[in-house]
Amino acid sequence: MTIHATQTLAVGDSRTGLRHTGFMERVLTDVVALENRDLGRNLTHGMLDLLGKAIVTGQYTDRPFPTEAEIAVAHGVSRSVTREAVKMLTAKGLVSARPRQGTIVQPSSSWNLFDTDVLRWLLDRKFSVELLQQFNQLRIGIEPEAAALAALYHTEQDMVAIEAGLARMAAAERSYDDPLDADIAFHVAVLRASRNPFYAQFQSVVETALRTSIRFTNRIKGRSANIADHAAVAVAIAARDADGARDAMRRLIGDVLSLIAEA
Amino acid sequence: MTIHATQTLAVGDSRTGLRHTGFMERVLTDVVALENRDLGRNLTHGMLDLLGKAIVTGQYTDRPFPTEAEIAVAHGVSRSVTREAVKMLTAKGLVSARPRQGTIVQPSSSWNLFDTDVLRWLLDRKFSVELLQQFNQLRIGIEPEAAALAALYHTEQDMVAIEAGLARMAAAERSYDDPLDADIAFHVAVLRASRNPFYAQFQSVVETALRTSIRFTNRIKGRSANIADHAAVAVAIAARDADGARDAMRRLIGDVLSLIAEA
DNA sequence: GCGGCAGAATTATATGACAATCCACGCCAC
DNA sequence: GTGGCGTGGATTGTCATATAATTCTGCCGC
Repeated sequence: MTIHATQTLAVGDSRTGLRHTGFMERVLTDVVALENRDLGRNLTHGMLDLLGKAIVTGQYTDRPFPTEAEIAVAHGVSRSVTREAVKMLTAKGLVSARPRQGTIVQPSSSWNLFDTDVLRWLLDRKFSVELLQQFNQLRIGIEPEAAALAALYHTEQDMVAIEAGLARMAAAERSYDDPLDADIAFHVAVLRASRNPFYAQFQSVVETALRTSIRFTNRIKGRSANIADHAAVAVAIAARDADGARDAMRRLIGDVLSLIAEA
Repeated sequence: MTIHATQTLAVGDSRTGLRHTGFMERVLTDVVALENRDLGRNLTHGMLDLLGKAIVTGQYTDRPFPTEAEIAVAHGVSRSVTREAVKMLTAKGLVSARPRQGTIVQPSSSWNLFDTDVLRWLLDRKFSVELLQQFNQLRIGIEPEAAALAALYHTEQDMVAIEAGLARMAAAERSYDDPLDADIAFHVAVLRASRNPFYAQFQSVVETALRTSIRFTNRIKGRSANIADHAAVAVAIAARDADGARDAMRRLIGDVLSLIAEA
């Protein structure tokens, strides 16, 4: 990895030959390029991550977004890489670009919040209890209804997956499995069992919400009653009792929400 | 517009000078380039639209996705344009690319269904009653809960917007406004009044769902009872009655769903 | 003042070169 | 024959440069 970046730059220098870059400047450029490299599987994804995080953390709210040329020289990458990264940001709704006007950050209302990258940037860098609450307010809309649909439309394999998630939670109780992963497995299984692609789409959202919320709720609540609540959801789904499944799931997430409200 | 495309191509030909392109071939290339131009504000967006539609309609399920070079020559655009379009498709989850392996279409489970472009491609080209049903199953998860949150957290301006939507529906009843636009305005106002960015995100989804569902439900139902139902939602929100708002909205969308079920 | 025109800044597009990656096939040793 | 090794080729990744298109800014003429 380190070899690649320095090689590329070295080749660039030797080919042009006349560039007036000082030693320190080149070293610094190398460092930045290497950092980018670590952030993704290639330079473009590295830039995407870098710029995406910068945008969601509001670094360009009081300052114009840099031009392609500026980004390219600032991070020691070519304009192609820069452009492709910006195009991906455009596809996710974070920015829009027009000639002469430059690239401008869009209001957060037009960001695609259900994009896993955007969600990750938001959570990694701009976490707040308010955001966690909004997350779980969304879950209380989605998951109970998904459970109701799951009760109506689940297949045998779906039911197996749900039971498996439940079993993992029980195992975790006795320290044989990771409680968080088990919890996630259960909720994801229910979403998939709804047999509705739009609900299935929330897998990543729920996973992110759970992984984040654990930072706050893991040691507060006695988790013993929780498995019973989860089991109630599974039982209702198995019995094809849509209303029962909805209510049970609603209770589950309602508990989380009131826990957050206390904080 | 037409001038631009031919000019660009003409310049390309005159510069290389030696290209062995026949007359018909060049004409065809022109035509394709022009078609792309029409599909978006520039060539890249044209390609994005073209490829996106092709993917969601399953044109590459039994056939490998073409390479960058193939796409470029097939549509008479440069590799830059092709690459940027593919990068945008990557950002939306439709494809993934790796050296030597090529670009491969991802399973639809990893597509970002809440991306407005993806949604549009899906609806424009692959419409079905099943999809419409899944859409409204999603709405029955989202909108009642959004109404409940709106009851709790709405501001004065939110309430004004909701009332305005209702007024437009009443006006539409007497043919003074467009019924569909009025309906959309109401539902969007409720979503925004939830004061939760995740619910606000569904504006585009709801708008799309409504605009599409109208093709099926517009002449079937007597719309007279509908305004009363919508008003019930508004009243409950104004009274800060969360449960009432949720139930009223649930009834509203439940009606649509049972209408679809009959078809 | 105002309307249009010229210049400049920025993105959009094209082109060509080379690097990185990784698969497939063939060769060689045993 | 078979297994491992290596190498060639195909494809995306990156860089560099040139030119077109777009549109804002400011100047100039009236």
